[in-house]
Amino acid sequence: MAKKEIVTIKDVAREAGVSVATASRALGGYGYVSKEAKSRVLEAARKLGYNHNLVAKSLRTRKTYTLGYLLPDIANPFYAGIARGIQDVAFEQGYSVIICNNDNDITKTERFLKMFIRNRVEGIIYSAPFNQALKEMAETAIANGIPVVNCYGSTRVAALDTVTGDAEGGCYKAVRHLLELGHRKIGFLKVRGSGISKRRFAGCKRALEEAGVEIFPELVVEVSDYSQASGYLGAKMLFARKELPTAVFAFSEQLAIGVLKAARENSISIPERLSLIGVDDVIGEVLEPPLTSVKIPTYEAGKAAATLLLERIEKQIEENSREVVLEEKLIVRESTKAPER
Amino acid sequence: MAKKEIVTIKDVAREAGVSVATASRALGGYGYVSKEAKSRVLEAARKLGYNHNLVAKSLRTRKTYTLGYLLPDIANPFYAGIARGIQDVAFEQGYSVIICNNDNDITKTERFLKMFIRNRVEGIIYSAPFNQALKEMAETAIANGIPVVNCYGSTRVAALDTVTGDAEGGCYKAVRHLLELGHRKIGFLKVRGSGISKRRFAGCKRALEEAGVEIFPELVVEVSDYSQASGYLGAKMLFARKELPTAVFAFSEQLAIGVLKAARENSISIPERLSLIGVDDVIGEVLEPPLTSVKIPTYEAGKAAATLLLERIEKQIEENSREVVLEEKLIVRESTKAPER
DNA sequence: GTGAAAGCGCTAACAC
DNA sequence: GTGTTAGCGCTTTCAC
Repeated sequence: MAKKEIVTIKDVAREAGVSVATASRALGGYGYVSKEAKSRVLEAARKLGYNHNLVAKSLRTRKTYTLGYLLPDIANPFYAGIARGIQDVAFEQGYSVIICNNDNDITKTERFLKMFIRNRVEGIIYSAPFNQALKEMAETAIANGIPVVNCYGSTRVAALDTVTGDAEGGCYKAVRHLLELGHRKIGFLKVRGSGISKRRFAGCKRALEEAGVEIFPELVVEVSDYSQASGYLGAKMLFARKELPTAVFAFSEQLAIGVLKAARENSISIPERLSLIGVDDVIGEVLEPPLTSVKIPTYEAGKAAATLLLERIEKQIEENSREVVLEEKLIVRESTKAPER
Repeated sequence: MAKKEIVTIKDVAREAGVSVATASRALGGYGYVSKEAKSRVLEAARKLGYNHNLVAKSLRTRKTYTLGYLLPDIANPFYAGIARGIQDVAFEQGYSVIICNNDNDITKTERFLKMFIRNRVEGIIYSAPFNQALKEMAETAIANGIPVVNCYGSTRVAALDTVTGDAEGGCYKAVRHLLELGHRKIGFLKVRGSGISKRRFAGCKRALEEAGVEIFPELVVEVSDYSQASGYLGAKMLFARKELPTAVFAFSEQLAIGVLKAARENSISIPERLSLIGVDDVIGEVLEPPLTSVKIPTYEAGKAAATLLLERIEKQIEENSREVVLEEKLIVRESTKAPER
């Protein structure tokens, strides 16, 4: 792997018999260059195997065409979907993106922020839940002139451009669906201290109240996080109540999978004896039964976030903090049906 | 967002009352600097809010500490697992990684390669299936002195460092398991033209031959890709045979899910009337029934690939092409049981 | 130990 | 339209 001599713009210029300035203009495709000179330069570049050095260009122009994306874990399909959306619009506009998994850890968050700044990323998107380092990160970035966009991440940070879903509306639809099927005793699995869980529940309440249907406080259980294990635990608690609900609405897909497992263990068949709805809809389709759920449009969210960010970078945006709210659709599958009587 | 003045090493030097050379040495932590000068510099940097400019540093040192990772789609959990592994070891050693989704598309592959080279990534990992552009990409990169590592990607390219799983061994175990349960008529779902599919089948054959069990050619169906749809199709074909197999081994999880669906439609209960084994094991656990499968250690593969690559970058490696073969374990769950008689 | 100065590869005034 | 030249911010001889 003998590193062959790197050919620079100088070499190209010499080969083409022009100055570096002309070569630069020809290669960059701007400024005044005669057709003739341009084609000679391009030909020379091809011949020598020239590769534009973006490091040098960045240093000179102060544009790195690089974005940073901070998320908890790329192996989580929810975030991977967002990442894909971000990358697609970024690449389309000539930007590359550096993805960092913070595992919701403070130290990592700090380290990655520092890395972002040192690498001179031109903007940052985050999808992480709140922690102190995240907040400081956003503030530091802004202070350094690097715009930050929040995409389905914690809202407990500075006023930023934000992309979220209409959690309230999505859940409203889900409960309406249950109501229309005839359910009157609905259990809920929400997450303690989660802002989005709160908004989801608000949507549920609205649907219930509109229909004049009672909320059973003992059927509303709060768990500590959105994991499968928590769903399992929550379901077990629910199943221990005097009276079983006829439907359960779990505020994440993992929670719903936990419910599924618990139900199987207790021989509670879904949807016959219990209807079940989840949120996210990453693998809902392949579950058994296929899960009715509120779909979070992760890919679209990523696209929206990147669009917001690139606008900030390339244009002068006057508004202080913009917000994109994406519709969350209800996907009806086989885990919900009318309750037995 | 008034971009505040960027503080450079010059500012730090002035503030600390030393030359830029000394400041650079102090900040970089190498060369001779007196303790006293060093602490003054560090203090000045802190005070001014100095951020090391890696773009400038890269230009000067020709080290960008950046890696490129080319995969079909980050939203596919299989690749996301690899990506996570790569990132973890990369970040640990101070490298960041740019991830590009080629969707197995030639144009995109070319574009991303060009981007990699222009950004002066120091190494490339790919997990993509073969296409002509990929092959050229690898060759061009190598020619430019950029090492390339193949991680569960096409082997039909130049002799490179490679990470794969012991596909043969994993499948051997799977078939042994079936055999031990008492299965004698086993169906296979493999993919036409896939090198890895061939290796998988070789492992199956070995187990069968060792046990002196016949292979039924009409129960070996070849489909066009690893998708769910193909699994569904393949299963339908299998179910149309004169005699049903008592077990099916599908060479991907998506294929297995397709089989699951087809079986459900035909009221063939799994595992009672048909045992099923898949490969990958990304969501196998939450399927119904939980899927017995050959687990591909994606995270470990990513780590191994990054390790191989960083060794190439940082050390002098004499060997031409190294290979890491990861063990593929069989995870026994509930989709397999003894055949009814 | 420290500083002066050259230069990484490129762009962008500015002069011609 | 084209060339000269001065940096972008940093590291790194080399002399002191």
